[in-house]
Amino acid sequence: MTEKPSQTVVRAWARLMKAQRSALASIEHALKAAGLPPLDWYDVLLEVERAGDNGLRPFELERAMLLAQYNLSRLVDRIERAGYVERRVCEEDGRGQLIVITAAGRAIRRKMWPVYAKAIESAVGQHLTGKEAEALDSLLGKLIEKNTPVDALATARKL
Amino acid sequence: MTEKPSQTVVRAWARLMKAQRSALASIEHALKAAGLPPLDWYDVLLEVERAGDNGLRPFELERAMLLAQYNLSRLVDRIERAGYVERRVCEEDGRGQLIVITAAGRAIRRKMWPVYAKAIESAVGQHLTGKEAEALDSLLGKLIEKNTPVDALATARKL
DNA sequence: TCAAGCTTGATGCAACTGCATTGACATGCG
DNA sequence: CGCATGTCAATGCAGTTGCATCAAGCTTGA
Repeated sequence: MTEKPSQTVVRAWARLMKAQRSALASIEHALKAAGLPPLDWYDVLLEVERAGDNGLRPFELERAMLLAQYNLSRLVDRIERAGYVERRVCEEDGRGQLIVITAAGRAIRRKMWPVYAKAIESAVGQHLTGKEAEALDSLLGKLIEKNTPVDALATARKL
Repeated sequence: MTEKPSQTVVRAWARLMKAQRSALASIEHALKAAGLPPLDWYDVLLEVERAGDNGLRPFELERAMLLAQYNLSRLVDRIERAGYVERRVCEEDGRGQLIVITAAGRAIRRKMWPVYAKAIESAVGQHLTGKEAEALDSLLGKLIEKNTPVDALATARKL
């Protein structure tokens, strides 16, 4: 089942690491330079905003973002302390909670977007034609599909 | 120059993050499960081994790996403490040093490779045909090319 | 109904990262 | 030469992550 990867696959892997690393660094850099919160905050805010007034359970967010449980817990702590989300008790499940975005949260997310978008364009868009972007998107999609994303994290708990 | 990214570019960006994250997690997981050092150690050892007996200057490694200076410095500390590399004084430049791999370093790198290779294959190779892998490799290459990789890190020092 | 086991989320602690700064040397220019 | 400036590498400190564990609530099943 799992044989040795070809040279090409190894190179693609290495480049996946590098491309992501440099793109991420440049985007974090752009956000910081603009005095805005880090990228993760954006993703949380976006998901939570999309979820509407009902909010979102942390474990849902955890899966959506491929983040370890303890990391998400503390990430939400920080965002909450900044006043961008609220934690509410969850009626249906006493263990759980609902994360809801605040007005300030919506505002900061909207403020982050232009900076973020510009950084994406210059880190990714600028280097690719439309067709190339589509091809890249589709190829990366294949990697994600079955790539037991949460598994590496989740299985760790089960062991 | 930097307009708004298209929807496709944004999706590709998001997937780049996700694909890398999940692939990295699964590989780190595999290494840990095998009782081996983390992935970064492998990359350092490989670069240093390739450099031969002359060793490699930290700043060269820094660029090769797209790592921040202080991070590399401490990564090397750890690897050195484990006995896998040595730091030697650099004759040509009194500020600098040369990092040289040890026998133990070579050994552990060789031991890591099969685990690493298998993990790469199952995280990347398995999901792609040969042609797809080539296409992905080439597209990612375009992102890396001009993507001022060190810049986001380096400019920070200059400001 | 109640114990056993699972899921959700938080937290203490150790390791790692980011930032700012420093120390030591190199280089270039008057 | 002698000073200003630049480069190489380390480090103190605060913030973040990973790991292990825990407490609380849900679910199942005898």
